[in-house]
Amino acid sequence: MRISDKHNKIIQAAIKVFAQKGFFSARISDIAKKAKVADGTIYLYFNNKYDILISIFEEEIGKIIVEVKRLIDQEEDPRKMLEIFAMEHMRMIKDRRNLAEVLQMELRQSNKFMKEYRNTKFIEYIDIVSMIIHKGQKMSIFRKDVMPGVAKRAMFGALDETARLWILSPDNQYTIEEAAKQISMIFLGGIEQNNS
Amino acid sequence: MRISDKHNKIIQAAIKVFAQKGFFSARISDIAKKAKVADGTIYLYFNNKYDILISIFEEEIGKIIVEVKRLIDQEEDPRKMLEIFAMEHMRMIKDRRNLAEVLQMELRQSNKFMKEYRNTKFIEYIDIVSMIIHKGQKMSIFRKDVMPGVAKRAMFGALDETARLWILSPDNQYTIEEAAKQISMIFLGGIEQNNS
Amino acid sequence: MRISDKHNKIIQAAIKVFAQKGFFSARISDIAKKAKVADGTIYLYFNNKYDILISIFEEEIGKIIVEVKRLIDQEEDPRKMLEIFAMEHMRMIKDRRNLAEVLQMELRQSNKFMKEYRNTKFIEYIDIVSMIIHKGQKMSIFRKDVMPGVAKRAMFGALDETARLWILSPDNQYTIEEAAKQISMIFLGGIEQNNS
Amino acid sequence: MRISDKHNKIIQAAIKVFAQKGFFSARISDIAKKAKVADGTIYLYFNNKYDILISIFEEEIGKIIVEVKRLIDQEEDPRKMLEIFAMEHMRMIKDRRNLAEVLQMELRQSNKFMKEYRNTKFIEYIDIVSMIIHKGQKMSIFRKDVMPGVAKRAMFGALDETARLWILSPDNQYTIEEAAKQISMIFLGGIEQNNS
DNA sequence: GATGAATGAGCTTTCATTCAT
DNA sequence: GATGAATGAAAGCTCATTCAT
Repeated sequence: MRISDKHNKIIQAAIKVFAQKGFFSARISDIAKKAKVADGTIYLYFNNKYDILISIFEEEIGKIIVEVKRLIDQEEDPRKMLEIFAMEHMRMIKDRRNLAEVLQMELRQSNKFMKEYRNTKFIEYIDIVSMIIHKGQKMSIFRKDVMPGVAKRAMFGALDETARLWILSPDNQYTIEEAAKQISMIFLGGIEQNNS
Repeated sequence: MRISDKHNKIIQAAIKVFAQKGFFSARISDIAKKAKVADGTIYLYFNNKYDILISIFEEEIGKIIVEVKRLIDQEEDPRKMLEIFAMEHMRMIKDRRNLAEVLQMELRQSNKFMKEYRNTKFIEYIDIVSMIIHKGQKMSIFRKDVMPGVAKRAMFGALDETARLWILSPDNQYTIEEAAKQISMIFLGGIEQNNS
Repeated sequence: MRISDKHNKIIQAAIKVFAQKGFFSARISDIAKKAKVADGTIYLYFNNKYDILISIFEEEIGKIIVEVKRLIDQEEDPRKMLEIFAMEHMRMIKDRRNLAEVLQMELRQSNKFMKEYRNTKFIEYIDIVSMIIHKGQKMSIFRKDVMPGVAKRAMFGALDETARLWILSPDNQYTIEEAAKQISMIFLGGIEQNNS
Repeated sequence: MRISDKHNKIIQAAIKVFAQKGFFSARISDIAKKAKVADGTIYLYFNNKYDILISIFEEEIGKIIVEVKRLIDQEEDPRKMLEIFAMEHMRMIKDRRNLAEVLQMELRQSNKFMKEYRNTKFIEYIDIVSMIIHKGQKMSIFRKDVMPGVAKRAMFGALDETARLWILSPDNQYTIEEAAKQISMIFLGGIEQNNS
């Protein structure tokens, strides 16, 4: 048995339930039912309800980081890298909609009830962007007066907010891939060195 | 006594408590204590806990919209208008930090427990951006291939996420005004018509 | 102003509200609204919610007793007297339906939450029946082996339960006057001296 | 453990508490304490407080109906059957005093807060009387002009009210069995065919 | 006397967590 | 390891009663 079959079954069930009801309104018994285990069993794998949420952050974002980094590392051009990041982020949201909802929602909540929890995985994820920008600046492709610390957040925020609203009303006039392209286009236009 | 002193006292207390604990963890008695009224008094002015949250959205965002629109209407140049929007949004967050936290957090939560509630005020607010972009496109200042519906969300998301993280770690290397400038610079660079 | 206009207005409003909702579910504010006075005004005339109920018993039953006694005293024949009692009881219930509902319901409830309250008015009322029977026994019209203490309760119970169900489903196959006749017929048949 | 020990323990505790305090004044915690379970446990077996009351009606009256019918079915003579009904009703009240109090009280209350609840069990119970009378009329033992629908209610009301007052003041001058005899004597005298 | 806004005690119900089996 | 019945703390909300105006 891998890291335990049940551990994963519970995580996957929790993602669905949290996405549907939100963390606070989700009941342990909902998760247990969806995971087809007894309520008590959950406490053999997690300390408490919060612990499930944190585990979702840690483990699932971890997998995404690895995948995104792998794709980006195959590129040399920072412009392409930024495009890939945008596209992959959006695709992930499309493919793993429930997970995306949990991350988006609870990311904002979490710091309220888990003051102590520093979301290092999330930081690691958006730092991919600042590294790309940094690299572009070194290569004199991106403007030097762009602050990578601001730009990474702006980029992530732009993608995430667009995705959030796309999720809420899926009857949209644009596909999520189009949105990704638009956003990377705007950002690249804004940060590229003007060599004229 | 103005049109209900108490109504406003409760709203202001709720903003503080929601900001500190989050909506779900906030107790009515916390709000009552902070507003210096009895628990029951709250129910003379609001139907229930959710109603307080919704009132915060409606009333407080309403005031901000009016103010931002007033400032923007004094300008003619869409570029300046976008700069003003970015700066005012950030200043509002700086000045009304607690309110900003509530809006940011619960904006993401709300659709989970208030499915029926359509946040028209919020839509009205970000539509300010799409109107600016539309205007700039008409005046051939902004690129025609930028989709206003995507750009408004991207712009808002960029500002909001940057602000969110600035709030969380106020020991930042940049001021919030600098962040506002960076973001409007990037966006303007990305959407301006290239007349070369 | 008589025993106070307001006192009576509140009593009449309370009868309606108690009849509709029952004592516990009735709110003071309901009564105040129906009586067109302020909530606080009620406490100028009554000590508390229970006190209103007790006052209904005392005052309203008091009036009925006086009336029933007056009618009965015009008769000499105990058989007729019993018939009058049955008919008047039923007519009262028909005419003062709300009052009847309150008396019936709360009579059974009251001893639970007002242990100390001895419902002397009610006792006085049903003692009318035992006095009639006693009189009939003295006149050798009614059987001597009938216990007046049992018969009075049986008679009252028979009338009251029949009336209660008649109120609940007014689409009955008999009028309340027919029911009164049936019951006095049965009782008279059962207690009359057999002179054969 | 039989088909849920706890379900029955809670019912029995609730009968005692409702009898003592009345439905509205009874607190869930009172019932829980008397049943020696936690407050929350009650909600594993019942949906809410009303549901406990309804269950008492359904289950406990159900048992009584079965027993009374069994005894009556052993008789042929409608006169005897009526006597048995009266006696058994009174004995039940004596033996299960708390249950009797709950049934009597809440029977009158219930229609106020549970409009939707049709007390079919109770109807079934008093219909035993109308069936007896009907049978007696067919056999030309009882008078044809007696309306079974009125007589059943009158009979039940007479028994129930006499029992109610007997419960309230147990220092009575008659036993409950004597009362039963008196009442069946009066009724039989009143409804028997006069063959003289 | 009259008002009705304000009070705060009190109670039903929920649900994360435990633990005997 | 797995179960799920049982626990009991916790909190939203109601409403009888008070009292400043």
